[in-house]
Amino acid sequence: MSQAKTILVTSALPYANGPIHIGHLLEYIQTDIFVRYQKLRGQTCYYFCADDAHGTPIMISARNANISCEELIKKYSEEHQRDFRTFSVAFDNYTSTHSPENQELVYHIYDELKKKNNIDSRVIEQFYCERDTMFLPDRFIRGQCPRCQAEDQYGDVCESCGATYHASEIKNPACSICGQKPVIKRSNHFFFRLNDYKKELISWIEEGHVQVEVKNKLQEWLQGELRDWDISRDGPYFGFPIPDEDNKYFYVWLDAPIGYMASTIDYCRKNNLDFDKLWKGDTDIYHFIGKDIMYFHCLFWPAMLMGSGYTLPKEVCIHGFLTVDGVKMSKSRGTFIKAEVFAKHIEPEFLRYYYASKLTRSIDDIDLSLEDFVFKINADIIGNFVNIFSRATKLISKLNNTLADVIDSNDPILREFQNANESIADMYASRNFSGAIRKIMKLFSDLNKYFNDASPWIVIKEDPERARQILSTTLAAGAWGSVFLKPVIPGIIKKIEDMLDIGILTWKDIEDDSSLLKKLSHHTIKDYVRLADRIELKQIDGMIEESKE
RNA sequence: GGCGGCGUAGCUCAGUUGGUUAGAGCAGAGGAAUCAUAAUCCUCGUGUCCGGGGUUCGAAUCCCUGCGCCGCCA
Repeated sequence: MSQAKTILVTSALPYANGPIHIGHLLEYIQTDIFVRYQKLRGQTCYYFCADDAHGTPIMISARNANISCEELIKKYSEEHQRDFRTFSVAFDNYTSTHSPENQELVYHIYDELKKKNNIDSRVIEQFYCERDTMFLPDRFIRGQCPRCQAEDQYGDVCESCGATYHASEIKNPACSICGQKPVIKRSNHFFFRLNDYKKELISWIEEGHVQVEVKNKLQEWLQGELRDWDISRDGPYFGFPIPDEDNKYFYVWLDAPIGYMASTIDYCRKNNLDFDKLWKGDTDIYHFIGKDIMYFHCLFWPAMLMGSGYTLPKEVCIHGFLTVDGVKMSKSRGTFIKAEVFAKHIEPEFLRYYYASKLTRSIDDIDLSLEDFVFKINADIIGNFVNIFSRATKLISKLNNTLADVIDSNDPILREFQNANESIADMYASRNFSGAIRKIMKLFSDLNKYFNDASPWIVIKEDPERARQILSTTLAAGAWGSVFLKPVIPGIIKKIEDMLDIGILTWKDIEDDSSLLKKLSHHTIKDYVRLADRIELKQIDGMIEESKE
C-alpha cells in the first residue's frame, strides 16, 4: 500500500512584507494536511518552505519604516513562523530566500541556463524616477488608464475597466512613491528564453502533472510562442546581484522558487542528508500554490529545472482563492482576517477542519461562510465527534475506566470503520479532503446511533460487563476514527491520545492486524478531558470587529 | 476584447466514463431519549440541476447559444 518513494512538499513562499491572513492559511493548511497524512502513513515526507524576501515592495517598505531590508524580513519571518505554529502548520524546515544557500543555487542554475544558451540580453526602456533614483516596476507607476481614462491606475492594469497595457501607454504617469513624473531610461536586461523549452513543457503538461482545468489554461499559453522572461532588475534592488554585472540584480521571481531547494539544502546540512538525492533523484515533488501563480510554477519553474537538470514536480497542486461570505476578503467589512486575530478569538483547528471540509482537487474559490462555519463546527466537531467521547468516557468512569478484556473486531460498527480505511486514504492522497471529512462524519454519526441503540447508560444498571463491552467498542471506534481525523485536527487528537493513554496513534494502528484493538483491550484510560468548546456567534462578531479598518 | 473556469434545495456543497422516482450536511418543523459541551436518536425535501436550442432510447452530466459571477492576459 505505501510507496517507498520519498515525498517532498512545498507551499508557496509567503512574501515578507505583510502578515499571514486566513487566505494564506487556506494553502498552508491544505498542504499541511496532505503532509501529515503522508507521515501518518509512515511515508518519508518533507515539508519545506521559506519567506520570499526580495523585491521592490520589500525595499520600499523597509525604507518607509526606516529600517534595513534585513531587519524587515527578519521581523516578518518570525511573525510568519509564529502564525504557522499557531495553526499547526508543521514545516520540516523554514528558511528565507535571502540566504547564502539560495544565492549559491541561483548562481548555479543561472550558469546552467547560460551554458545551454537560454539567456539573452538586450536593452529595454523603462520608467525611471530621478528623485528616488530607481527604475519603477509597473506597480509603482500610477496614471490615467489609456482606455477608460480612469485616474490613479497601476502601470500595467486598470482596476476600473480591466484593461491591460504597457506602462509606456499610460497617461500622465507618476511615481507612486514620490509623485514625481518619471523619465524613460534605457537599460540592459537579461532574458530567459522560455520558448527554448516549449516542446518539453507541452509534453510535461500532457503527462498530467496538473489538474485538467489548469491544463486547459496552460494550453492556451502554449499554443503561441512563449515570450522571453525578463529575469533582471536594475539597482537599487533588494536581491542577489547578477555576477559580473554592474548594479544588476536577479528578479525576485527567479530566486523565489529556487528557495524551495535552498530550504532543502539547509535541512540536508542540519540532518546530514544528500541534497542531490532529493532534487536529482527519484523524489515525488509536490508544489502547492494558488491559481494566481500558476504561470510561474507550470512554465518558468519547470523550464528552469529542465535546463539545470533537476527533478521536475510530480504534481503542481493548485487551489482557488478564499472568499468570505461569498465575496473577496475586505478590510472594510472586517473579513480581511489576520491569522493572529483569528486565533485570538477562535480555536485555530476549527479553521483547519472547515477548510478541510471544503477542499477538493478543484481550483474553484473556497467560501468561508461565517454562519455555516459556526454551525458546521458545532454540529460536526462538538455534537458528533467530541460528544461521543464525552458520552463514553464519562460512563466508563463508573467502571474503573477499564475497557473490556476482548474487543470484538467483528462488531458491525467496528467493521464499518475498518472498511473505510482504504477509501479515506485514497481521498487524502488525492486531496479530496472534503470527501474524506464527509465519510468520517458519517462514521461518527453512525457511532452515535450505535450508542443510542445500545443504550449503555441503561444497561450499566443491570449488566455492567455488557455495558463495559459497549463502551469499549464505542471508544475503540472513536480512536479508530481519530486516526482518520489526525491530519486535520492534530491538537484535538493529541488530547484524545492522552486521555485514552495509548501513545501516538498512526495509520499502522488501524491496518490489518488491528493493533489498536489489542492495545485497547483490558486497558485503563484516564478521566475525560474537555476536547474542544463550541463556538458562539459573538466570537465571530468580535473577530470581525477587530479586523475592521 | 480574447481565453479558461464556475452557475445543483433557505445556506454550504457531493454528483464517478450520460442510465432507473437528483443526493449529503447545516438551518427549519414535530416526536423520542436524558449517558453527553441543550449535545444524541427518529420522522418530514414536488428543487424549471442559470435560461433557450440540439445530439441521444435516455442529459445536471455531451454540443451550440444567451445571461450572470470569478480568474488570467506573462
